Amino acid sequence: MADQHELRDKGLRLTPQRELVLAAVRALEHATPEEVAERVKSTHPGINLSTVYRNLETLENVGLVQHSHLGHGGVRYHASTEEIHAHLNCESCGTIIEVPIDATASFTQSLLDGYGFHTDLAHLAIAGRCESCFNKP
Amino acid sequence: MADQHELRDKGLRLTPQRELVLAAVRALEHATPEEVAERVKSTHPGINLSTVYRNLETLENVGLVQHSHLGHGGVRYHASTEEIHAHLNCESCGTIIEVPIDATASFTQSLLDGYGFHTDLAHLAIAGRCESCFNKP
DNA sequence: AAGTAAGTGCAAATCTTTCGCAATTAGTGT
DNA sequence: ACACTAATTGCGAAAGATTTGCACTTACTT
Ligand SMILES: [Mn+2]
Ligand SMILES: [Mn+2]
Ligand SMILES: [Zn+2]
Ligand SMILES: [Zn+2]
Repeated sequence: MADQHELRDKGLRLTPQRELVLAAVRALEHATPEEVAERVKSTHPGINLSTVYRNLETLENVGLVQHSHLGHGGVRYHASTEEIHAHLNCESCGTIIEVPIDATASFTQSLLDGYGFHTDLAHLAIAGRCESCFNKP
Repeated sequence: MADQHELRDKGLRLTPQRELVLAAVRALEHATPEEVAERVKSTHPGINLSTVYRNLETLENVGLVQHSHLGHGGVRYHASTEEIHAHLNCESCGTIIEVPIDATASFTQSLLDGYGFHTDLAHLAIAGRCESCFNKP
């Protein structure tokens, strides 16, 4: 069972496209499918955008990558190996601040206590204003 | 200055379409543009979807409605008169739990203290699992 | 080495939101 | 009541993002 490659271990075929998509997600952090495709093309120019989409979905199904929504809804992918973190997204300048999940623990605990809700703060960003944007017109 | 109608008070022309869009947002709560259009059509079948989009934007510009992102990023509109609240969105069953903003105050304060970030919890939903979905396969 | 199902490329289809433009209409002033 | 002007609307087309059908290719199995 324990194969020799992480993709095969998950029951997936090992294709150059798939490996490159996974590598790109890992290298880029918070990348859109478009950005992943762009990156893969530097090594494998022929890759098709739909292949990127399909592989992102496949990799997410086996738990190697995850998506989240920053800004106003666009999808972005990151590797599952990254530390879990929440995203603070400034609505003025677009800056993303990463917040370790520990810093959110008491909040998520209060949602559990108050509403029985098991929070996944990684999936959607938290909107607002960064310090410098807040101190402007 | 103080006109006789809330739309005119905001400097907007009073059209049947605009009134109906505002009424639909108020009636529906968390409605997509598509759902707003659907509702308006029951009274005003001829309304065009682009008119709905344009009016939602206009109404948002003058502060009568606001949008937020529930689920996986889709836009939804609600009336500004509703109490400000955060949304907990169950990723399994789609349920939306509304949380009064007071219940989130200590969390947003901690983001301000720790990151200088002025949080707007109403804009994006918080993802997770509701109690009953959590207690399932 | 051959067979099979998974994966890929390509083009077309969807879906959602935006845009240009000519026709209509609300608000203003006679 | 009538005319004027700019805002608003309807419509069709465009744009951007993601999905799909299908024939061809390729990774893995035997
Ligand atoms: Mn938004
Ligand atoms: Mn999502
Ligand atoms: Zn900012
Ligand atoms: Zn649920």
